[in-house]
Amino acid sequence: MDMTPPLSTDLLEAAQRFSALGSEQRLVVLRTLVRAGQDGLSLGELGDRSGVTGSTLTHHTQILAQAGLVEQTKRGRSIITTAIAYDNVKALSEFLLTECCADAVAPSKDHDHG
Amino acid sequence: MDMTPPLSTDLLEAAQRFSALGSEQRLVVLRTLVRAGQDGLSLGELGDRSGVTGSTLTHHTQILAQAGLVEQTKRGRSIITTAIAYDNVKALSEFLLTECCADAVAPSKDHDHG
DNA sequence: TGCTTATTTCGAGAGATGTCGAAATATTGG
DNA sequence: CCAATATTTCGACATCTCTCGAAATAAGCA
Repeated sequence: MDMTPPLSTDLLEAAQRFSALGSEQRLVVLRTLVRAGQDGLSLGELGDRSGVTGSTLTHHTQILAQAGLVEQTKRGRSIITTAIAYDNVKALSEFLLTECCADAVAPSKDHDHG
Repeated sequence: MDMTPPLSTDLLEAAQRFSALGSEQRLVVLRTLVRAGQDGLSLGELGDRSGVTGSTLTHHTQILAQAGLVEQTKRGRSIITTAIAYDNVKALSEFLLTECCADAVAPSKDHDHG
């Protein structure tokens, strides 16, 4: 019996990205960044606006950055974080939606898969 | 300018939902269910197809159900789990997208960048 | 009733995550 | 170099999550 799950890089990547979004704090941070738009915010500003500060903020922004949801640029003494969530979040939802009903009895077109 | 951390039920709910998607195993399970379509699958079938079984599968499906991503119905001795992710995942991405740039100035304004 | 199947609950251990404070690093300016 | 600012690294702790196996519950059937 094939116990090997059909784990793919896509799947792992998607899970990591969803996981990055799966924290209320990070959602607050990300939403603050999305609201701020393409100019982004320094960590100080971001902390003031979101209520998440210090090393905790660093931690969360790093997770968001790793997930490809924000971008970080150094500007002098400041780190500017910018949301780039727009496309990625959309792609994320499509990732699931495109799989829809592949194994089900198709309503108008049958799908061959053994 | 509201500096209050915008913690809301929506935000918590969204975080929980994203969090539910933030596991490779659950993504495999959910994708299997999405592929299966509206007929759903018993936990036994779901286990065979996804490779996630036993109490672990129960655990994960419960999390998905709690997040509103799947629905569970009892049918005789079996629990039929059905993906209802379509709308919710879409709403989830829109949740973030609709917040876009609310705090930002118009893009006509220039700024120093790199 | 008692047997079989299907799923859940319970208990436990390993590992990941969230949070904090203090020290460390990097940058700018005098 | 020294001081001030901005962010990160580190260490620690509590809490949550994942996973498993075994016992418990629920439904259908002889």
